[in-house]
Amino acid sequence: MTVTTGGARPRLIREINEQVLLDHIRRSGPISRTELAGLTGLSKPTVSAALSSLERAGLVHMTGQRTGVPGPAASLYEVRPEAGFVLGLDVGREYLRGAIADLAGTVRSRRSVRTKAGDAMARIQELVDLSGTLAAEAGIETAQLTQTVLGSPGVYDPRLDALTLTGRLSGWDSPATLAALRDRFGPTLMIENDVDAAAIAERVHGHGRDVDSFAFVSVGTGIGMGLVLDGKLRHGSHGVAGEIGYLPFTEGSGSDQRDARKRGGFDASASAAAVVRAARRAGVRGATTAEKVFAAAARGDALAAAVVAEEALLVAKAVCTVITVVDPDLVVLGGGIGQAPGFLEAVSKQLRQLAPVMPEVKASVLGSETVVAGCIAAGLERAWQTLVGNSA
Amino acid sequence: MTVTTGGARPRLIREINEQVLLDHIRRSGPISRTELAGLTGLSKPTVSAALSSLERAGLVHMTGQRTGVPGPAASLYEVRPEAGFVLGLDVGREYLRGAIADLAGTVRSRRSVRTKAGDAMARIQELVDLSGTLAAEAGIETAQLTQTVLGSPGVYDPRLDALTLTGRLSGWDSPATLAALRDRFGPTLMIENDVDAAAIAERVHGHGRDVDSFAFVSVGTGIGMGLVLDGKLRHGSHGVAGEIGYLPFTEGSGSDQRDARKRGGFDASASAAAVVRAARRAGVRGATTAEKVFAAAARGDALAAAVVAEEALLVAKAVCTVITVVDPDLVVLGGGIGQAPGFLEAVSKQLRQLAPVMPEVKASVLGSETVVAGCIAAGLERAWQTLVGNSA
DNA sequence: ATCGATTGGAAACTAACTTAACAATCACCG
DNA sequence: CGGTGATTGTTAAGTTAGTTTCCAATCGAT
Repeated sequence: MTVTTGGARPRLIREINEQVLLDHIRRSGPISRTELAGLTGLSKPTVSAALSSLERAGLVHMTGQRTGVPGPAASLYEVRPEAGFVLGLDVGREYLRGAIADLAGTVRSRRSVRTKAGDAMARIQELVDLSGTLAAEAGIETAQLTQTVLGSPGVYDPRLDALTLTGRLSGWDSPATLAALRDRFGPTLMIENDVDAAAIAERVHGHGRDVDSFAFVSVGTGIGMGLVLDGKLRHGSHGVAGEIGYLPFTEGSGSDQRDARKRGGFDASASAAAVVRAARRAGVRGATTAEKVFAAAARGDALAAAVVAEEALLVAKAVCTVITVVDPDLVVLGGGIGQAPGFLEAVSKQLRQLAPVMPEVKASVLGSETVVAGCIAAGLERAWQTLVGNSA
Repeated sequence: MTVTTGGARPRLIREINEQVLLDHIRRSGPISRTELAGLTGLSKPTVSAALSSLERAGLVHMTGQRTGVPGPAASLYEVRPEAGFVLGLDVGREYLRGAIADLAGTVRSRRSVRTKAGDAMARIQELVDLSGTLAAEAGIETAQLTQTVLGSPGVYDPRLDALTLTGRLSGWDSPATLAALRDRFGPTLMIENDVDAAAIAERVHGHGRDVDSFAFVSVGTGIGMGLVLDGKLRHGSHGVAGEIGYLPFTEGSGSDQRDARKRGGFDASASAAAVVRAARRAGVRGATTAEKVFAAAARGDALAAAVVAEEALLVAKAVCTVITVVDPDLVVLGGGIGQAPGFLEAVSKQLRQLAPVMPEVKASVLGSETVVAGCIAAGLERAWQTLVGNSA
């Protein structure tokens, strides 16, 4: 399966160079022609030519002069923020969150609302309303959105063109939902698994910045993983890469058979609900939420601490599984349980007993806006690709 | 982690085109300039120019004329087989196997010997002897070897520059072994995990030919996996990607605690030795080898059948694990147990109960020469890269 | 006020590909 | 058995891109 594309024509070289220049401009902010020439190794005339081509296409613009050094003031170029806008949406069970960013990555509006929707169609309407509000606050028309990315539970299967395994979001897996989303948000809509979106955020803003491959393991209400291999998010052939809720672990004391069928064995054994079940079975008092169980353990409740230790062992087994299969540079723990104080250490300790090698293991430092941030990041990447492709 | 290379110069385009042409020539065998122009979309003069460049570099040559159609006889070009030679070696506990192939992929010599070596150094000497014999039979000097690939148990960790987890091959993990191998085989030596090599063979010659991503799961004396994602073998950050022997499964009835520590929990539960242990515990008569247990099950021995069913469940769990983590297009079962009659069906049946999606699952059809074939294939790929890189 | 560094662009040259035209060749057919 | 048409590969001219070299204009510093 080696890539045997057609041959390369001179045109290709221009496209590559414009892409490379754009990448540098995005990363370095306002930058002069001469600096770009130095960074890329291209000659000044070439940089100038490519830059005017990009300027004609509306992707960059001159933004000022830099003086202070001998010689003429250098013209500084930067990405033209208004060249496009990206909408990121995060649909959860309780909250809808969203943000609009310009192509420079600056967030123009951000908003988070509690959902009241009972069914999928109502939820979609709420998303549409949220988008409208966000666009108004950002001062743009929805038609100006170059890319819309929806972070959602469940996976998008490219073979079946369907959303599946949407778990706790009732009615969300249904051809009608997908059709309605496409209808309302247009052809620029991209659907990304919510945990995958969080992994992208982690790659751009979090611990994943300086490694090539890492696994973002989210443990909370549900369990999932986003896998970045060689800098690229892996979706898998059916979109289920990272759905570690379906790991065939059934030994957890909190396991529930009905859950196991629907959301996978590991999810049933280790999600927040399973922690509560296990705590009750162990006789922990006031075990109404996973948070309280963790708090009790932190206070010194031995029964609760045992439940937490058991949970850490389960998560360590999952992480060990990931290591033996893909061996990432780094594992990032996220989600309500994954980011709980002390949990990282508990998991690391267990993991050292299990895994053939120890990767770096860190807890995520990103918060509730992670999924939206990841959607924005994914949208920006895609938007830049399409814009450069079209302009060239 | 976006790739921000330097800019592209005209030179690049030439390199790309020569690489593309070479790929087509390798795949299609003797082929004319005009056909190449059609396949690549390049113009005839360009193809001619690139071809003479490749010919000057000694990588291709004219091999004949094709006539029978109107017009002048078309000159056919093919890869010059003598442009380089690749040595593939497979070091196992009982056998050493090896082969030498020319750059066209034709095997010039092949040989397999029983090893008598007691320690690592003796084993290396046997490998050197085998290489000498193979070179003599192929009619070349060992100095003509462009690439040597050694398929070996254990993993090569690029960070530590060390061989580790060599399992059943005593003394093989030791800096001295690696140093001696490098000394004897020179700088062109590449070390590849044996199961990874088998996966490469599967990609080139077996079921992996027409998919982008697949997992080759080998179950036999030991347990391992080779993972091909987007056409590329994944080694992992520490080289342990695919070491599914270390999956944290401990429920198997054949599990042995000492084994679990050394070779991983899953290996201790599901390797051939574990099958024998489980069969004995179950009271199967004459259970001296895994093969006999499988044969007894095939004959209708209910106790043996139960052991086989348990083994199938364990393997199905491992495969399910792989699916939830990377979601490949295809899973290929290999190894003595993996390729046993009926085992594929047993695993598939269990897997349908566990996995969130079903990939294709097939049994390998390759035989004992698989690892050597994979080494040759890996070496050919590498050799072509270096040759093209140097010539350009 | 001059000097030296720096910027950006213009001119000339090189590398590669494309199109178009052409000479040479060969099967086929009347 | 010679003409016809298809096919091959080369040559020539033109296009796209990038590089090197040189130069005028500018600005801080001495």
